[in-house]
Amino acid sequence: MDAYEFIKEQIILGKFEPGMRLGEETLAKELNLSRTPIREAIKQLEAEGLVIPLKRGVGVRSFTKEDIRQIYDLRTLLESYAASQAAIHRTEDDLLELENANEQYEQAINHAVSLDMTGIRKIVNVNQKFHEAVVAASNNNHLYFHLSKVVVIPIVFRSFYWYNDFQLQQSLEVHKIIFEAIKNKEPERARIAMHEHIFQGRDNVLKHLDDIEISHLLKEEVK
Amino acid sequence: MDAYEFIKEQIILGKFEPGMRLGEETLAKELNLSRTPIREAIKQLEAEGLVIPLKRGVGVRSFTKEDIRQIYDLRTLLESYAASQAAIHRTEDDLLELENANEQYEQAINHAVSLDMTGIRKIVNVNQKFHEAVVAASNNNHLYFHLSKVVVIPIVFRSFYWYNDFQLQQSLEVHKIIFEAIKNKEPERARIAMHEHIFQGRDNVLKHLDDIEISHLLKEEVK
DNA sequence: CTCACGTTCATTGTATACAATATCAAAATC
DNA sequence: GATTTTGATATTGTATACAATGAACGTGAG
Repeated sequence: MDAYEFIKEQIILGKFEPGMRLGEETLAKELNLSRTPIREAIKQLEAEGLVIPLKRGVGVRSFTKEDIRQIYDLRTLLESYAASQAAIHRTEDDLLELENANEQYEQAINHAVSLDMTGIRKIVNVNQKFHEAVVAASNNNHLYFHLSKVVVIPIVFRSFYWYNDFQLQQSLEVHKIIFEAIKNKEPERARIAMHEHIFQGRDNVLKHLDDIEISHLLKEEVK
Repeated sequence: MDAYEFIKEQIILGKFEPGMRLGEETLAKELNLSRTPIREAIKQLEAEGLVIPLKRGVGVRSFTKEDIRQIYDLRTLLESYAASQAAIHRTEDDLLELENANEQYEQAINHAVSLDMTGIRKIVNVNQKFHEAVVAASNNNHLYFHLSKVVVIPIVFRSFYWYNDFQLQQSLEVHKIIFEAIKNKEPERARIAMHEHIFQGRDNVLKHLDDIEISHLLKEEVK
């Protein structure tokens, strides 16, 4: 398995926790590789900002609430722009991709009522598929390139744990609205709908981070 | 010297031309290093999109006119947002940085009337310093991080060759307007001024790329 | 008990050797 | 003459060995 993909996945899934040191020798043994390819993988992850210098080597970057806010604001800016551009430049093929992604999203939501690990992963994947399809339809490859590095943070993955059934249904509805706006070539409507959509995700995540903080404080008090 | 910095600089300055293959052994000899650190540098540059796979290894990425358009559009979006945020969040220290950058810009423009290589480099540096100061004042580190990877392309450096004295003076005036808007906490004015400013840069670059294209076509005809 | 210093040791940084393979070119086939 | 095959060669991919260095810990002085 590719070292870069592996380490990245472990970080996103939270298996490698924030602040955890990534020793080259340890990773090399775990992946049955020498240190050379490990070092190259780490250099890439460092360029993406997923790991940062720690002690002499690197460790998994931890994101503060302020980081999350900034990242979501950036994502809002980029994706709402992508949506408006998509409404201008979209082809028929783009529309098929978007519709397909939403159908899969609908299935994933209704199928995975239990919201277990595999169900969540499925939802995360097809949700991502829709958002990627919007960016792909925007006709700006560089936007796609940069956005792919903005979105991939552990917290985005985990955020779907915190969605209830109603919120998932609602998010599907917004996806459909965005799709319609792109289909009907209404850039402003697409932009605003996407803007609102991501802001809702942002608020949800930030609210739950507050809850976690509070529950941690309560635990401290018990001690 | 650090391999990453060296290769990056060569690409930005145009010493390593687009499409040129970057052989590990060659670079290693040139920098008196082994292949190991060279490979790591290349992996980083690849993650940033400055080099792309070519044959078995990598080569300097070449940017089409469409790429340039997309990159400038992205930069416009991000920097005009940065300007509006800067007008909200700027501190007194930020204002000092901005003012200082503009003073240096003014000096560089008036000093380097000849527009030789060192004069251009000076102008590029202080111009960048102003734009970075705006982003720094926006209070969004992630914006700063991503923007630093959007802007650094060879063409941006070269674009200053194509500015005449009047255009340089004009660009200084716009910098001052942006500064005033940020100082007076007028987000919308800052946003629009920055938007227009970068769009002018964009049009300038694209126009000159057309000229180059035409002159190349003429050369072909002569042959 | 606290802090400064120095030694030890784990870990990264770099070089080199070897293995794997894509590229290029020449020869063979159609 | 065009196309495919095949082999030589240059170049990357990986492993390993050694050098450099900084973090951790113990020791001793204040």
